[in-house]
Amino acid sequence: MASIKQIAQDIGVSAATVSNALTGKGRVSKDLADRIRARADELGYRPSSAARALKTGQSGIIGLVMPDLTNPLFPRIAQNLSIAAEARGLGILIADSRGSETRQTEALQQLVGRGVDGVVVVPQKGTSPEAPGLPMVTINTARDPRNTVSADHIGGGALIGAHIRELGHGHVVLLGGDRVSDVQQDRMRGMREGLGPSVRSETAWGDAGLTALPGLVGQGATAILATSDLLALSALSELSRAGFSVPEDVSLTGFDDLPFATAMHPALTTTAQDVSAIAEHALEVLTGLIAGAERPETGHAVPMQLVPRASTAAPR
Amino acid sequence: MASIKQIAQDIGVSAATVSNALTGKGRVSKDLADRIRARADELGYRPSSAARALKTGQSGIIGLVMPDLTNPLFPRIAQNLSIAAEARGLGILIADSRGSETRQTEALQQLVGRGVDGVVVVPQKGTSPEAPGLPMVTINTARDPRNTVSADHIGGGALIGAHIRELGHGHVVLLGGDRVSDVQQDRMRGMREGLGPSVRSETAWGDAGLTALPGLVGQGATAILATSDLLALSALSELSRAGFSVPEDVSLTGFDDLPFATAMHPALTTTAQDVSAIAEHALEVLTGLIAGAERPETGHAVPMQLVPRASTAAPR
DNA sequence: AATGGGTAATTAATCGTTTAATCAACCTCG
DNA sequence: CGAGGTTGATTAAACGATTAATTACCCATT
Repeated sequence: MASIKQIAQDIGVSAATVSNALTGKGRVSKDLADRIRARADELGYRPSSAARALKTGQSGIIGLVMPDLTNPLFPRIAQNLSIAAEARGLGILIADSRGSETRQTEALQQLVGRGVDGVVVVPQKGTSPEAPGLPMVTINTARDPRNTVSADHIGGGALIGAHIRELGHGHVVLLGGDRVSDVQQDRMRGMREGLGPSVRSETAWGDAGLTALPGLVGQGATAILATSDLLALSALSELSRAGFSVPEDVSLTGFDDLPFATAMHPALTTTAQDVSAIAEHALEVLTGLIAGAERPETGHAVPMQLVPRASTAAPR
Repeated sequence: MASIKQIAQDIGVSAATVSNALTGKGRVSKDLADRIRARADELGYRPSSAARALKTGQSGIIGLVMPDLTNPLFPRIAQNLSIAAEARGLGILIADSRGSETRQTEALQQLVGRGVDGVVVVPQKGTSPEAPGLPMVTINTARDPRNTVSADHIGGGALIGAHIRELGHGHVVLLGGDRVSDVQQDRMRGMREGLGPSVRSETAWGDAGLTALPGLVGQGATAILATSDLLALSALSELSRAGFSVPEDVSLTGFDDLPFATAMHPALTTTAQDVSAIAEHALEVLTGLIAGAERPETGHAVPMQLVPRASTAAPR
């Protein structure tokens, strides 16, 4: 309600002076500036973001496009991004690309229309969206050439793989949910690296893979390495249904350390992303781009951390 | 980049005419309007939301304040709200109140400062925030006098309770996570209603309640009714650690039907919220308030739905 | 031919803020 | 004492859209 003009009238100065006093930019005497600030507080003055955006061409708002808002990682990304954004005086506008690639570009367009200064995109599996003329950072995985920052999924996989190898396992199953996902591909690749050449590994995908699990364990596999915690939970269910117990008969690992990982029995060995560092870096690069900096030509990988819990043990 | 003025020059008319043609408000000849629209398309014209917001006083953006963005329900609320908002040409700006009540008011202030037209608030447990002069709807539960719309947690509890009673259970444990939560209180109340006077029920809270579970089952309880799915998963772990199997020895229910409910073994009997209907109603009321309508004096409860799965059975 | 009604367009003001350019004092120094 | 420098404030234009008021024109009616 209260505008700069209002304050100017009350104090008896020009609007420009009020603006200068409040933003600290021009030259205003200390005394007058104090009086202006005091009056502004009294009136509960808030600068109109619309007017400021119009004049400066910067909205102070960045867009967040997620492949699917119900993605279990979304809350943590959103929260950490929101914290990082707030520290920079930015707001976050969300847009859901709801699984479809066309919706993804629509969402991007929509954000542009709302005048965001830049966007953070977590791309749809296997796509790399563009927003011509708009500063944009991508959170995906090393495999994506456009990737700006992400968890080191390969390194995380390697941690899991090494952990399993060190426990003495010699025959394991890599369980993935979706072949199209770059992230899952990288996780698998990392796991193979970590397991090394001495460990025999085979790959299983999706529901079919899930139901094949008991058979594979019967054939001698002693560990199941899933590319996500949810998949690991499903695997656990499948295994216990078939009469195998974890970790006695077979070890099990997940990925991402979702909230339910500790609520499971046994608690799930998994790897955790430093989402806060990812968000921080993403916003750092984005604000740089907005300020006119060059795009770093190579993506940044934030190390993952192994979280050993009760679901892994030496094979018997 | 392209402005109304640009288009006006290109075609050789005044800016006002372009505005009229594009918004369809004033009087413009069909022919000219077509030419203007064509040129606008060519230039990829997008109205400046800042300018429009400044002039009209409406930003077309609503704020969403959540108690904790990592709340497992957040993704679904965010997604459905985002869909409902988009259908109305609105955008959603998120703010996290990160567990603290002061952060909650700060978040609200911040949104106001960004010029949102209204806010949707999911309040911190046990608080009811205010935003003077700003249209606001609250998603909480019937117990909250300020509640605008929410799932019918009491009714949902009653469904669970009745389901358990009909299976023939006579002694059950109600397991809650946090006494302060209005939502959990209402769920418990509903469960008691559904169980009726003939079923003996006792109440357990938090971690202490969780560890007490095996003992209570030993004393004859044949069902555990948790106020959330995550709690139910923890309960399942606790029970299987103690050698009880679900649902043979004891039945188990959750609340909310989170993604992992079907991945558990046994799959969890729970109740589902119609988040889409809640989001729709919230936005309906909010746009009404923004347009100057009266606040409905009573909150709206959206029915919950029982999702019977394998974790409940008749006691033996 | 004058009046009036309808249509199509223009003018001009406005929203609230920022910012470059300008101006008025006052001070200092040779 | 006048030139130049510093300080503290004002003026005025601009950002891009909306909108009420106005003008210009054409056509039909009396």
